[in-house]
Amino acid sequence: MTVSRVLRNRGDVSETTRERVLEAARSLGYVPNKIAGALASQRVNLVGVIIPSLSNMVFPEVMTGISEVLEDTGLQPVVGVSNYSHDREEQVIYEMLSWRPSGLILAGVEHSDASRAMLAQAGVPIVEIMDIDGTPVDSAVGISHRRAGRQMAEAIIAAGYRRIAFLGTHMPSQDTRARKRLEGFEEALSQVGLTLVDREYYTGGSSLLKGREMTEALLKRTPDLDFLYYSNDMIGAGGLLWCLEKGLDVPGKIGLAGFNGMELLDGLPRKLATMDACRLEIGRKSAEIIAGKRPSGVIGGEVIELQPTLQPGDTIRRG
Amino acid sequence: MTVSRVLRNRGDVSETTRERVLEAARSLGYVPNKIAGALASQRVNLVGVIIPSLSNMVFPEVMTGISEVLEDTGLQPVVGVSNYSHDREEQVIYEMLSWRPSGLILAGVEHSDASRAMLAQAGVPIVEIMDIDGTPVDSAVGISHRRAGRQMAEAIIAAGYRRIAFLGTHMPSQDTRARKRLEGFEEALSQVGLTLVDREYYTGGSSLLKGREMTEALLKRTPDLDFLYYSNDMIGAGGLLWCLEKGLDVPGKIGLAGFNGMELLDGLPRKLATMDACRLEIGRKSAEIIAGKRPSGVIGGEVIELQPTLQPGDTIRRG
DNA sequence: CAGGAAGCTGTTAGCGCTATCAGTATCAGA
DNA sequence: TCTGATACTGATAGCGCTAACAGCTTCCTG
Repeated sequence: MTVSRVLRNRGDVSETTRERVLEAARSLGYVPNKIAGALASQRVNLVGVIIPSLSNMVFPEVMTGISEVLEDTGLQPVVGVSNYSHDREEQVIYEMLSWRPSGLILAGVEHSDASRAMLAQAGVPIVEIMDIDGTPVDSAVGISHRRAGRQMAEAIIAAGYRRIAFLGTHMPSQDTRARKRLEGFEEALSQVGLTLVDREYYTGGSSLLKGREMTEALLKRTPDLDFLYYSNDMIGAGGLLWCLEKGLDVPGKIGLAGFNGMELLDGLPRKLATMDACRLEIGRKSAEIIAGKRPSGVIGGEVIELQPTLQPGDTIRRG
Repeated sequence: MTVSRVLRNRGDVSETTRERVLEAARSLGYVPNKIAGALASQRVNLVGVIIPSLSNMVFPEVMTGISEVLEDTGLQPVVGVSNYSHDREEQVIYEMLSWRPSGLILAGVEHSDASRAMLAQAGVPIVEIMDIDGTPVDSAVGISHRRAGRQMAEAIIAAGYRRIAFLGTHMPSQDTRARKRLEGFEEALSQVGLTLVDREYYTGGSSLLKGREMTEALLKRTPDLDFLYYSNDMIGAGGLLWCLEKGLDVPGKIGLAGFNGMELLDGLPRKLATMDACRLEIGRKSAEIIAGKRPSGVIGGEVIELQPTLQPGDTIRRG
């Protein structure tokens, strides 16, 4: 018992005893068994984080925000990957909950019924992140992707572009957030009597090369476009490089825009218009909710909507 | 007891009982407590993976390889991040081992003494990845970064470049692998009587922008360089974009090379010379060792050296 | 000097599972 | 008929820790 107290820095132990215990632990290479500790104390210092993909570049930054805040709370993030599959997500949720974590952070507000049921039953804080267009199980931190899409469309229309095309992932059912952005985008177009002139879909991961190829294919098919709206910055950057190489007049003859506010864009020959997704802030706020550190003092059921800012860069005509 | 059997699919249970148990579990939203299960069975289906950073782009691909192999073994990867700090790494190792995982995969072969002691004591398979220039605690999978640096230098020398500079991270003590590459690189240079003409260091994360800035600063200071060796592809790509914009003759007047074989490079206007670090394969092989699925049948203490291949791209003069 | 607080150490009883073994029922084969 | 195998279910005893409390000593306060 005294050993337990020393190793957890809890309760009063005399200095001499503490020294002796630590020395013994060191010399034996003793590592306490957290499994037993967790079972006895009913406390687990882990926070599950479920994201669709590690390679997306979006999530590392969210993780950074989370780690930053959890750092001095004694909580540890544990990452699970769902590969954009609801079934896989369900399994990961089950797996994580069976370890009784102190909280769960997961991307998106769309889940299978079974997942929602498990989350609702879990009895620990649940934070759904990235997206707030929907009904969260408990808390949520994110932006409205629908609104983000609309806002971008309005900026594009205001700049005078009219023959607009969309380039994005082919699985609108899977990357729900990209789909919502597109919905908002088309909504805003139709309000001024416009529709998308063309669209180009792809499957698999996003890459510069993919962006180039899609752009080339699209412009070959429909040469008289004056704006290309990409579902993310990576393919947008590829498209931009392609346009510049072909000597197209950007943003005079043709404008471009992506989404995410990726650091990558800062190094490109010209800065792609984009919209920052507040990733760091989303990570921070979600961790605060789990750690019970919200300044508001609210516990559970909080929905925090962040406002993405439009970064017009050099690929949309200015006023 | 019968419930336990049903939920774990172990032992004989009559079909009717099984149905009843599953139905009850479903309707109660019951999620078994793995903590108790693990304590009782002394088995934990988790594999700890400790990497220096999530934003490095190198590690997501390693993770992909790991997940792929663990997929059908019932084992689950759990990610920890050390931020290139040995102290932090030590904490993460301690934390992970205290959960008694089925194995541990960690980047690099350099660790604090305390870390090495813990790993040696752990009693589970340990795989050190990425780097094999050193003495692993147990198994290791990776490439020789020293050799990789040497190989690149030889290719550069063979192409006739003589006034060579290095651009890389400022903390040679932290990113040990970059340092080893540089050591191998300089070794090969000195064998033909050359030394680095100049070098430029930076701190913080790698980005295209950083690559541009460093390249500009370096060439301003030492204009007559004919080769720039970057410690990674991201800053190399930034440098390449800068050189192309300035209208420099690449690879005629000046050559460039990076390291990693990043997908990003495929979309650039010109393809940067690089060396692929076998990341996917490293992930796969390390997971195989943990899962005990090595075709060799060897258990523990295996060192697998992979051979990185030089990809000359378009930024080294061809013979 | 009583009374109580504070400092320290130890005892006991679980936490929610699983390993192991015991027990019952059924059935084939000798 | 009995034997032994097979199918199934249940009882018991931990896994390695911590919460809660008990007990002792010391020290302070009035």
